[in-house]
Amino acid sequence: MASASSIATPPSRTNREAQKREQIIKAALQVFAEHGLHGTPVPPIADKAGVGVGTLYRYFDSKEALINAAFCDAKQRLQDRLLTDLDLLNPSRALFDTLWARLTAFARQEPETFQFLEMQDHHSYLTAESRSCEQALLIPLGMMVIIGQRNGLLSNRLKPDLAIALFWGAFVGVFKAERLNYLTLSDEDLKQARDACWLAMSNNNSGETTS
Amino acid sequence: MASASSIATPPSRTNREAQKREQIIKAALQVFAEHGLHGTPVPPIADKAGVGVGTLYRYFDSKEALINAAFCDAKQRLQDRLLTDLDLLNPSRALFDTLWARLTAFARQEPETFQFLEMQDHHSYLTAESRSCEQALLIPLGMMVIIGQRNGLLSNRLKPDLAIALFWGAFVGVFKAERLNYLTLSDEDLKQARDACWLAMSNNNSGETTS
DNA sequence: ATTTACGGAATGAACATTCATTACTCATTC
DNA sequence: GAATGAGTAATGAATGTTCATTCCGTAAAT
Repeated sequence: MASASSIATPPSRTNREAQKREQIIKAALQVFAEHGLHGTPVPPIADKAGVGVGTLYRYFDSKEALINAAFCDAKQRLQDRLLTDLDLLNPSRALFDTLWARLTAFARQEPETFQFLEMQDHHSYLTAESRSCEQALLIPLGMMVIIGQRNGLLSNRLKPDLAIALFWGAFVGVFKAERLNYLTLSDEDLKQARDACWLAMSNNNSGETTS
Repeated sequence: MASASSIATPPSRTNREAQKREQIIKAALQVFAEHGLHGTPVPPIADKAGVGVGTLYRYFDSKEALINAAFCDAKQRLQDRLLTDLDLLNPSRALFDTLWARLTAFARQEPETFQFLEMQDHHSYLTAESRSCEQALLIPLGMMVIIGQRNGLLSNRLKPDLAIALFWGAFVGVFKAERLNYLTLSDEDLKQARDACWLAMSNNNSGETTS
């Protein structure tokens, strides 16, 4: 058998290509996250990926295509990490905690990816196909909320999309604050934030406001 | 007495200049909000402001200086609208509601300003002075939270900076979702969101998690 | 030996900024 | 109150720079 480094991938041509593609996407993600989409020239991306500019353009038709590829790749990775082996059809407090823990792990382990996904300036670049990547994550989450509301676990006062926006916004806000040094987050802080988010959405039996 | 249009401002030279400055800042804000900071060339800003490019450069040393001016101006306006005549030293549910209502009004009436302030790519451009504009809003809010916690009105489990980040993030998330068409917000929705945020931060007497 | 991949200098377009010119303002003069 | 012109503001074509993309000489793969 061959050396350890080649066990998994006897590098067929297409395989090596796919590998280099990922290399470039990964580099792009990091530089984009740091300098913004319009703000980063292509050459630094090629540098960081360890390839020439010409090579980069062999793998991606344009900067715009690269942005779209990076976006879908990132969204996909986030989706996988959040939803894999998760029983969305049986919402519970424990499920919520798992979701939070996974989200936290993602934001901690791939901060650039997380930041990249939350950047504003995507939407002028994204193709319709890329934009549909969003849905792949949003729909399952929405289902989870709806079921949770039916079960009486979550408050049914918030409409599902609104509940998700609140929750997601709060999470992003907390990590954005840490990134900008308004804040440092201990594990304890993250637990408190998680519980606060739960309180916002859960069916704590306080009376309806009848105003 | 002169005609009505000149009652308030007998346009002295300096006054007219200040007026034009504001014109440019306002235009810049709008174009920046739409296309991002790196993404907008200077000429379109001048166009929208109704001045020549050269003129713009008479009022601002550089694009960067214009960005900083626009940022401080926007932050200032937000701060004024949120805090004017607000008795921060006596937190209450009513005060929270007022704050939410003002924030909502701001996001509705000046959506570009709101969006501009939440854009990510500022921080590479901002001077130390501009960055300190943030503080002017954050410090009073922080005080309010601290007092609210002392009073037993707000949960003292969240540290103040974290509470603000959660609340602000949630608010931004909700309006971002609306802007990106994931959502439409009725007045009723906004009330629900407000109540949910309050639940997250308020001192609802649920037992401490002792895990 | 031929095809395919690579790299980075070369190209043209778009940009931020400047500057020579034109248009205005207004105190002064008649 | 009209005319003047010196000083000031406004302008947008011109400038140098930076960028996205291309292309060709070289290296690797088959």
